[in-house]
Amino acid sequence: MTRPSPPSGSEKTGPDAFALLHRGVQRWVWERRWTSLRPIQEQAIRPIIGGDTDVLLAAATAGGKTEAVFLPVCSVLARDAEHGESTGIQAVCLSPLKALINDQHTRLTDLCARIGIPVTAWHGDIGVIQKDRLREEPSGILLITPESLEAMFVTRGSTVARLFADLRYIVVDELHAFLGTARGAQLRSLMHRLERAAGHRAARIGLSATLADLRAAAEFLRPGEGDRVTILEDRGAGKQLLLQVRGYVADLREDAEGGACDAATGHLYQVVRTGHNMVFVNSRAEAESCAAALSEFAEQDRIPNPFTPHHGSLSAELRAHAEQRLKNRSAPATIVCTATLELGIDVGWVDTVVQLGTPPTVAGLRQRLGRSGRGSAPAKLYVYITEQSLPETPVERLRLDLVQTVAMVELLLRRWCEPPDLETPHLSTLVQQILSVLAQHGGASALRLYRELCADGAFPGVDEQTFADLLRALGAHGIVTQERSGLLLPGKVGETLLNHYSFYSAFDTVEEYTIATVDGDMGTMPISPAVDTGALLAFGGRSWQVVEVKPAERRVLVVPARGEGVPPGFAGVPVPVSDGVRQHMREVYLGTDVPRYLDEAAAILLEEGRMAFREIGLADLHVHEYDGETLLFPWRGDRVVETICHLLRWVGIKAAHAGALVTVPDVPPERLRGAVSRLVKAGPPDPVDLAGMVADKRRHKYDHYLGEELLSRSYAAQALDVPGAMRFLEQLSG
DNA sequence: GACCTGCTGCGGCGTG
Repeated sequence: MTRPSPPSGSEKTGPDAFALLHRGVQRWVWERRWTSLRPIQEQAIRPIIGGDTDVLLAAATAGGKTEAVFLPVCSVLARDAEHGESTGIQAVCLSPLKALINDQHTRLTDLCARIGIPVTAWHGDIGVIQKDRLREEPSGILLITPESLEAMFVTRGSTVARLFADLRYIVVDELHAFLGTARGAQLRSLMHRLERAAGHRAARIGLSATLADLRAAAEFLRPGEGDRVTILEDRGAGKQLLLQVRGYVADLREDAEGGACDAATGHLYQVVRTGHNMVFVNSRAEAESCAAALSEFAEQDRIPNPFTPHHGSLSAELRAHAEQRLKNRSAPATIVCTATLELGIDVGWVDTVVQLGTPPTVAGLRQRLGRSGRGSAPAKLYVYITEQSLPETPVERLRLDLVQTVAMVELLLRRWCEPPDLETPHLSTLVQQILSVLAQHGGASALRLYRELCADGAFPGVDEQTFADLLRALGAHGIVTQERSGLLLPGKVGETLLNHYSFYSAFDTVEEYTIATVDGDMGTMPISPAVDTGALLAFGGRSWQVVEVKPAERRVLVVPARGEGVPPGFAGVPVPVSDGVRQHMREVYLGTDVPRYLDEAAAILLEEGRMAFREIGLADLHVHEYDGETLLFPWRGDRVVETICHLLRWVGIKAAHAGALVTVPDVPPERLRGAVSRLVKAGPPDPVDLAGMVADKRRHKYDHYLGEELLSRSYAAQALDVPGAMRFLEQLSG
């Protein structure tokens, strides 16, 4: 047998990067019959094998990132094993999804078995036998969720130092999914605590989708030293994109009778009835109703139904089944999904990606688009936007959804995406981490807590004074208690929190009913709004009748039914629209060119929106009176719009946030201008004072233990943008 | 209108 020649090197890395890999790893590559490594895989070898720098690796989904990291990591581990140097877990890979851990475990097992490195998958669905095995003989690679690692610190804190004594690498998969979130703050703290327990630094390696600001992501990966992180980016070969935004009109007013989406659905059905496709929708209810509507078309056509819904309230089994149908190439399959399938769960390439309605974020749209375009085939994306027929109000005439979509597509084409908020300290998550460290060590002094959590940068921006205030608030709520010696311990309430498994996650969820059939559980639905016996539900792509509601057991029993069901009333909070998108919307209104990717109807809608924009006079003014209300158009992100509302309430004006605009009832523009002028003259209130006026400031899991003062400070930092709001109000008054 | 993610230890019961 002739071996393929080793993959050749690029100029950047030198010809011998491949030669640095362990021969067992090289052999594995040859056996795969890879003719060459991808550029990013080759570039990653030297810095990762060196082990003395952190690395951020950015490439599109399925860009070979996993191998880019683990070929060199495994090479180092294999060499250690040969020299008999390892006595613990040497690489931890933190991943946001159990499904990703399972995927990765399968992919790594073969390579690692070849070179004798154990790989352990560890999350809530993994049995205790595998976990015990690793605890007894810690070595190799550990694939784990942040929550499971948190549990390890809490329940077996005294063993952590031994398990990770030889830690060399901390890998974070899908790093972008953590940026600017509570879970991200937890992850960062866990990385820091791992290194402290090990007694030395580990090389941190982040895997990410291509992002607008990789330096910011690097700073997240290694706080305070982001500029020393090695950044490797594979922007792809500039894959060709076939894109169409399609416009539709329908009566969307609340009392209107459907018929609306039928025209769009009819076209959609023709696009996705064959092949393998993904239809992204913006809510779980829509995933159900859209899958049902498409299925009805299939039934009329007498073809096997290729449509399956996929969202976070469906059971893991139903979701896995839907993913399997999409992966299976022998029959057409189209999945109708929410953001569940944005991350890198392996479903293979799809022919066409569809976005139904305005995309929630540009970053998400890019991720969704990345699912399409097998090999050298172009990526194909359809966006469907439905606007109000016979528009009357300014909001309807402005065609805001279509214009927002155009703005977002333009920004996508310019490679822009929403910057995550990485500056604001997450006090709710700090509460969790304080309790976790106390459990880990069996108590700690305030100084030790501060050093372990804040001083070295896992919670940048929390100064000693703030930390002391926080500890006092936690003492007042029974979260922590202090002994005479000064030693801090979990308090009564803190113990209760620690003793329940829900403690391990940094994010909060509400209690739900389980939807149960005789064949097993299908998923979950909210307890409120209440559901009655006899109701017809649309769930998992089928209709069901509720036969019994058992509130005590939190279960709803259903049986298959005929007829059209209604999706459960899923609750949710809106995804905020960022500043960049709203500012660009204004540019789109002011522009005159009609993008070629708009179909005829969408082009007409854009023209109508621009005409309304001019007629209302929004090119120069940001204020308009309609039907007894004064409307403000800041063209700024939701955070600024919300702050404008708070500032107006501050001076006694009732203002409401309605999407892109602020509505002020019963105050004519002139009076509003007068009030705004006085506010501008007097100067803005302190953001913390302004936050103090807000009724419900709780946004995160442990916010209600912060106390009023810290909660206001936290809210002011996270939810308000007073300078941004003042800039608009100054414009308005001047 | 309105996403997503995660989870331990132990007691009780049935079976071989």
